[in-house]
Order: sequence, then structure tokens, then C-alpha cells
Amino acid sequence: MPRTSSTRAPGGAVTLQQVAAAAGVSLATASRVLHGSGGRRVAEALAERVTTAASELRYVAHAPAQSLARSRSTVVGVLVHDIADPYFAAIAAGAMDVAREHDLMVLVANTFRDPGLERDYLARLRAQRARAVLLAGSAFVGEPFAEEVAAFAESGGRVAAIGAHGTGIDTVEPDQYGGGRLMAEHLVSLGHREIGVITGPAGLATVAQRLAGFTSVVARPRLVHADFTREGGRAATHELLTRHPELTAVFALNDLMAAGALAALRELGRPVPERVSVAGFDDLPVATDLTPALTTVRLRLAEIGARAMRLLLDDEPVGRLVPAEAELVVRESTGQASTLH
Amino acid sequence: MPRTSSTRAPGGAVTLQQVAAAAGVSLATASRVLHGSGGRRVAEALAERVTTAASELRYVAHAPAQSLARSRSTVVGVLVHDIADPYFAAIAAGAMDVAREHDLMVLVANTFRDPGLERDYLARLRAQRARAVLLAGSAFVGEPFAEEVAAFAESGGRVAAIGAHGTGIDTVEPDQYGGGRLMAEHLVSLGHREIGVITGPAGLATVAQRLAGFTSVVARPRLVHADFTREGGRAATHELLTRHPELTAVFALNDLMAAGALAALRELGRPVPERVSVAGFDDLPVATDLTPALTTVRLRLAEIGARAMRLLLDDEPVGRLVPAEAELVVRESTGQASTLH
DNA sequence: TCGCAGGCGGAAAGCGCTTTCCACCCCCTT
DNA sequence: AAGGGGGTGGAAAGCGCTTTCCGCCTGCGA
Repeated sequence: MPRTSSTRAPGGAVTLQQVAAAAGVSLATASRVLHGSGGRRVAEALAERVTTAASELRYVAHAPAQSLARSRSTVVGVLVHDIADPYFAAIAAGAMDVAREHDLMVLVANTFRDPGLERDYLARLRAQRARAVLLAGSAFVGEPFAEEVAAFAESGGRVAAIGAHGTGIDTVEPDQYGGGRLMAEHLVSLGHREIGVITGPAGLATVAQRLAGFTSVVARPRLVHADFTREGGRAATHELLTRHPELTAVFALNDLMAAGALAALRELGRPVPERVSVAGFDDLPVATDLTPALTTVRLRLAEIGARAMRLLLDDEPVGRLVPAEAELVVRESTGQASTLH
Repeated sequence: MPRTSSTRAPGGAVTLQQVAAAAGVSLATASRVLHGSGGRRVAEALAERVTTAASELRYVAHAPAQSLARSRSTVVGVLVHDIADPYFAAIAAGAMDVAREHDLMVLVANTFRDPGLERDYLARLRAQRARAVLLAGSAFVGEPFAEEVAAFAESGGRVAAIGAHGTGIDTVEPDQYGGGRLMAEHLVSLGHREIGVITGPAGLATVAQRLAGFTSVVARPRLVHADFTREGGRAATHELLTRHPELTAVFALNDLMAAGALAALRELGRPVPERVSVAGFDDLPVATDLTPALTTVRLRLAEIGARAMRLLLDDEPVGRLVPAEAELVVRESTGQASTLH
């Protein structure tokens, strides 16, 4: 039985007031003991009484009230296109790890690549006074998103992005371009000259950069746009090989599409890599388990997410650009260009 | 230039006060216009002035202040073992979808199967006054977690779980037992008698139930415990087949481990399914892309996550139990038991 | 012995919003 | 024409916490 007459809060939650009463001290003292920030110390004995009372009552501070009083919250936001996509899941996991080290909670928003939803979520993150937000999805080129980002920053939040989202915000920039180039060089070195590329939605920055890197080596690949999914890759591969049966290699701009490509080639009865080589991008865990195991470009996604979160949480000036290396991972799905066609 | 003399808030954020001043109305009126809940109407003209001022100033309500005043927040929590695991990612995605329909933000907490972290996060969710929390990770049998769950519920939050976490909370219960049984029946019907089972960590409820379902049909399978990962599955398969070369089928209690099992059998040179059949559980997207395509038990994870979130957000009494069906998906990794060994 | 400084607890003023009253105005009724 | 009622805006009291002052008490030096 608490020895205070103050009633329980509506939700039934214990308040600091109650803790203070139970400990026989003032609200101020209780606050100083439990969340004491400002250099002020409280005598041993009192502090003890307060902490005891708090734990007996299972007190946890009302975070919204704290945010209000301190005018800073303990949540950060992560905006992803789709958390069920292992690409984003890996980034989010890395970011959440770092957030935990800093005792922050993470609000995850699934935007489904819908620019409207993206803006909306960003506004709501601003409403929450999230300390920072990580834009993990690759930007749509030229989307009218900058305004909302600016509003967020203006209201005191930090912003960082994976891949360029504009100037003035911290960015972790995976070397998409370099990755594309590496893969092109790899395929060329294997003798491939007729290469098809399965790209994602036009206008997705990631796609553009990977492709640009590739075409810096292979001038005019056969292109086909598709959904950034397994199914998209499968359909695109069928289309590609129907129109260009002479192709000896297919480069899918992500691993999901590459998985679809492998499925399609199996359906078409073209052995990989003997007849057609296949390559992907991202090095998702699934890459190893495909048959044949997928040659791809590795992005250390968890690491990238973690770095971005660190950028958000340190006290350095903003606008930094941290590169993240792309690395060629050669497995079994690529081989010498077949000479017969 | 706002026509009020009130300064900008520290963070630089616009306050309702400023909006009210700009619109030339009182705080109360502005609040009623923008977030007006209690049946009260405001005259057309005034309302118009307020909304205009608000959008011109890019006002968004301070969510923590709102939470405090209304004593209810707009966030819900989702506790998962690891968001990078596609199993949990799918559940979370389903849940987030429903949350969005209800205009709620989702706090995701990665617990890494660490009971301490789990309790900790739950307390912090309570601190945030999260409206509800979804316990997506399968419980450890008998963990001292109930206390914290009770505290959360007591302080006014709803709790739901995937898989049983105790009585008195809403539960979506995937038919783990039934799934295990289905797979056992399938393997038996193919003539398998010597079956090895690769289980996850002992003490994980999911594991126990899947296994129980299986052993209800196949009395004493060869068991080996492993990490609930691809690597765990690979190592376990090596161990299993070394000790019991007579096995004609391996049932891995999740798809990740099954992928590892397939890899191990490839290394061992035992063709699947001709020599050894392999089965998994969950039907993750990767299952189709394995070679041979994996026979497994399908759990509609996104649907399960969505249902659980709906349980959390409706107004029905708590303590409900919603079953979720498990479904056998036969692909190429299982076949007739080989007679030669 | 008195004065003063330093240390430490408490009162109270917010933080930005919601919501209950209260007051006012206008119009309708008798 | 006067009284009353409905409708609508505003003042103010919180929501639970932090943090600035303020003032008390103690202990030390002169």
C-alpha cells in the first residue's frame, strides 16, 4: 500500500509523484535521484530511499512527459521501403544495434516505395520529435521529398541517408557505381560480350548508379526494366532471352531478381553458367544457397546501417559523406562465355 | 513572418500556440480544429483560418505533449528476436501494415533472444506508454518474463503474442504442432522410417511444439540440437549423418536450417531427394529457390502478424486465442525413401 | 560568538497539448 | 419586449516530468 493518498494515474501507471511520496521526499529530489542529469547530487540515504521505492512500485518514467519536459525524445526513426525485404532488414538490424547502444528506441516505417507515405511518415516522425531519422530507402530521383526532410531538420532532428538524398545531410554512400563496374569487368574478363541487364524501376537512384557503373565498362548492354523482386527478375529474363537469344550473361541489379533469373533459365533449359552466366547485386544470405551459388556484389548492409546510425548520433557537423565499399564475390553462377550460340 | 511575438520553440518547431496566434484564435479553438475529438464544432470561417495557418507554418502536433495530455500514445511495440531473420521480418511487416491503417507508429525492438533485453525493452515500451505490444518471438519456456508483461498490461497497454506466452493475453497460435505432424505424415507416406530431426535451441516453445507434432507420428526420431540458423543446420546435418548413416530423411525445424542441411548433403555427396529427403518449416521465400526446391510447412507469417496486430487494436475482451493454420507444401526435396543403404 | 559560504531539499514554473467549464451572443419563444 | 436556451469561443486547469531558484541548515573561519 503506497503511503500516499494520490490516486493511481488513469492508465494505472505509477508516477514519480507517488514514488516521491512513498520515499518521503519531494518530486524534485526523486527526479534528481532517478534521472539526475544536472550535476546535482542527493545525499546517499535519500537516494537509497527513492530507488527502493521506485523499484518496489515498478516505476518507469513516463517517456512522453520526459520528452516534453526535456524537449528531446529517445526515439529515432528508420524509413525503409519494405522491412520484409532482406536488404532493408539487414540495414535496419545494423542501425538498431547501434541505437540500442545509445539507449534509443527505433520507430520503423514501411513506405512501400510510396513517396506520399514517405512524406507522411517523415512528418509523423517529426511529430514524435524523433531525434534523428535514417532514410534507408534509395531515393527516387527528384522526388519532392527534400522539403519534408528540411522541415524535419529545422525542427531539430538529425537526418542521415543511405545513398544520396540531397546535400547537407549525412550520407553513407555504398559504392553502387563501383559495384556495377566490378561486375562488368568480371563478366568481360570471362569473355562475355553480349550481356543483358535486368534493372529495377527507372528513377530509383540505386538502379541508376549500379547501371552507370556497369555501362562505364560495357557500353550498350541489353536492358530490361522490371520490378525489384524475384518475380520481376524471372519475367524479365524470359523477355530478355526471347528477344536476345545470343546473350551469354545476365546481370540482375539485385539478388532477388537474380534468383528469379536463375529460375527462368532453369525453365528455359539453359544451364548456368555453361550456357548463360548470371550475376546479382547485394550478396544477400540467399546468394549462397542458390544453385548455382550466385556471383554477386557484396554490400555490407548491417555495417552500412550501423554506420549511418552512428552518423546520426554523434555530435559532428552534418553533411558528411561516408563511402561504403562494394566487393565482388565470385561464386559458381558465372563462367567463361560460351562460344556456341 | 508570424504575427505573434511568441518565440519559436527551442527545437525550432512550431507550436499550436503559434498557429492559434497566427490565425487569431485561442489555443483551445486551434486544438479543436486540428485535433478536435469531442463532438465540438468550430465555425467554418475560423476553422479555415486555423488550418491555413497550420499548413503555412508546417505545423505538426508535438506527439509527446499529445500523449501526455490525452494519456494515450500513438505507438505500438513489436518485440522480435531478430528483424534480419526473414521469419520475423515477415511478421513485423504484416503487423506494421495493420498499424498503418490505424495511424500508429511501430517501435521495433530486436531482442536477440536475450531474456534480459526482452524484459528491458518491454519496460521501455511501458515507459513510452505504448498502446500495445506484440510479442513476436517465440517464448522461452518458463522465462521470468510474465511479471514484466503483467506490469505492462497493468499500466494500461494491450499485449498479444505469436504463440503462447501465458494466459490472459491475446494470442495468435500458429499450428506448430499440426505442422510437425503433417510433415511426419508426409515423410512416412513416402516410406521413410529412419528420420533425423534437426531442432533449434531446446527450451524454445516453437521448437518444442513442432517436434511434439512430429513425434506424435514418428515415435523416436534421431534428434540433434543446433542453432536456429543455416550454419546450425549444416553442422547438425554433418553430425547426424555421420552418426546415423542409415537415415533416409532429414527434417529441419526451420527453413534456414534446411538450407544448411541441403548444403551439407551436397558436401557429403548425397543426392536429394534420391538418397536423402529434406524438409523444412516456415516456407520462407528462399524455399522455392533452394535446389531442390524445399518441401516445407507453410506459415502465413505476414497474415499472422497482421492478425495479431488486429487483436491488439480492437476493443474486444482480451485472452482470445486465434489459431493460424499450417499447411504442407510439397516441392522437390522430398521423395520416396531410398531402399538402398 | 557571529558571519558567511557551501551544500542540498523543496516549491514552482514551465514543456505543448487537451478538455472542462464558463461566458457570451444571438435568436427564438411566449 | 423580455427571458431563456443553444451554440460557440476562450480561460484555465491539468497531464508527468525537469529544472531553476530559493531558502534552510550546517560548518568553518575570524
